[in-house]
Parts: sequence; structure tokens; C-alpha cells
Amino acid sequence: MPELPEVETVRRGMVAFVVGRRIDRVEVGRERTVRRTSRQALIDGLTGATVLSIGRRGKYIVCSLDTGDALMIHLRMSGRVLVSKAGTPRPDHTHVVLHLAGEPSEELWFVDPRTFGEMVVFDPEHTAVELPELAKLGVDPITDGLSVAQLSAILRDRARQLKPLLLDQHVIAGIGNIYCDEILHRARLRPDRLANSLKPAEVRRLHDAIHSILTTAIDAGGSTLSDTQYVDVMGDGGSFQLDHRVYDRAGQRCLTCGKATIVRVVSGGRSTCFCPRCQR
DNA sequence: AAACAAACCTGTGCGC
DNA sequence: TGCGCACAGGTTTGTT
Repeated sequence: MPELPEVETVRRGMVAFVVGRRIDRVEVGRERTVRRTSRQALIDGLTGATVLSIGRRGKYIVCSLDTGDALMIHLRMSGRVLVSKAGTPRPDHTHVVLHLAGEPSEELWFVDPRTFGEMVVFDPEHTAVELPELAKLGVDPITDGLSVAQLSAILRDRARQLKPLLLDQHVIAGIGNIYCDEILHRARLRPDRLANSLKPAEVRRLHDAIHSILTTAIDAGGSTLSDTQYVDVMGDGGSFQLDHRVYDRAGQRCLTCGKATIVRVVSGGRSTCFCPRCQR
């Protein structure tokens, strides 16, 4: 579920509630959440550690610890990070609990019904070995910045459809299915356009759309869909879903041209919505 | 190199 | 009301 804007919103919430605090105790329920190493590895790696800072690359949250290690959190499809007063009843599917030192006494919960998400303590000096996907991540448009020239170079020699290309985390990190469709609509480009077919003006439009959609969505605290799966660490939803112009709007009138009907196709194995009139 | 399917899980919404 | 199926914000792996 969560894409760059949602993960960034969670990161900011964690900065407010977790940075500078020591982890007193760690509980791991479902071992699948820590499958990359083990239940004991997470407990040993976090107990007594203090969180120094929290960064993000793509959809990966990385917490630096005073031990020299780092904690990586990936929410995948249904993961949530919640901060709550100690002793509060926990939701179903709460797989990991971090007890935070200090007053008031609080807990960080990792909740994840589908259990695709994960948490792992790793040595940032050996990221390439311990977390190869993180090391191989492409450029993050927000964290790293993405210039028109960079984007142009990315698109130039790829005979690849825009939709799967933008979703490829090895190329650009952080864009998922919702924002990909919204970005392409704003850029007025069809999802099946070949990357190397874009004219300079179209590259500039795509660049502008990537930045404006992502920054606006971050400002809105991300998108919370009707299932209210995604919420921030306080349990509050975002509001960017109100700005969606194509995502999940198949069969409805395009909000931009007011004439064509939004079409749904499958591209790169993912449900894709676009306006056949606005997007060329 | 790029497209495609399947796999990993659980919950929900829909048609019958 | 119940049942079965399609589908869901992500990513990896293996096959054409």
C-alpha cells in the first residue's frame, strides 16, 4: 500500500516520537516479520539501543542506532507503524512491539495483516551484502533530488513502457501504483509510451509531474483509501486521495477534460488507469 | 533487455 | 446469509 508519500509521512512521525529515545524492550510475535534474520537478532540488535536519526530511501525507512547498526523497516502492502501509550490494547496483526524509554511511556507497534512487510537490524557498512535491494535502489526524487537532465538520461536509451519503468525501484525509488498513474496523468503521457520516445517537452512535463505529485502528496500526509489501511504513526489518515484524478476511477469521467472516460488496463502486471483523451 | 506470470499472505467486496 | 472468486498500496524470482 504505502508509497513514497506515505512512507515519508510515517518517517516524519517516527522522527517526532522515536528519535533520541532508547528502546528498553522488544517483543516479536510473528517471526515472518523478521524473516531476513531472526526473532533473536532483532531483539539483540534493538534492546538498549537509542535511535539517533531516521532516513528514507524509496519505500525503505532506515533508523540509525547508537550501536552503529541500523534498523530497516519496509511496510510493503499492508504494514503500519503506530506509536501509542504503553499498555494500550494492540490491534490484530501487531507483530513487533518496541518499548520506548522515557515519559510518557510509549510503544511503537509494527502492524501488518499480510505479513509482506519486514524489520531487520543490519550493519550499514555492509549494506550491499546484508540488504542488497537497498544498496541497488535507484534515485529517490525527494531524498536525492532528480533533475531534468538525470531523468532525461534515464529515459533516453530505454525501449520500455513508462508505467513499468517508473515502478522499477532500481531506476527511480519510491513511486508505486497510485502515484505512477497520477504522475502520468498530470504529465499527459500514456502509460504504454516508450521511454525513449519522449520529446524534450514531454520529459520536462514528466519531471514536473513527478515532483509536484510527490511533494503535494507528502504535504497532504499521503493517500488513505476507503479501507483506511494506511494511517500515520498517530493513526490519522492522509488526504491526497481527494486529489486523485485517475487512480481507481475507471469508468468515471475524467476530471481534467470532463469529456473522456477513465480507462483501466493492465500494464506491468498492475492495474493502470488513464485518460485516453488527456494522455498521449 | 523487457514483458509476463507466479509467488509470498490476509482481508474485503462483489455477484449469485 | 453464505460461498467463491477477483483483487489490493510491493517486491522477487523464474520464464519467454
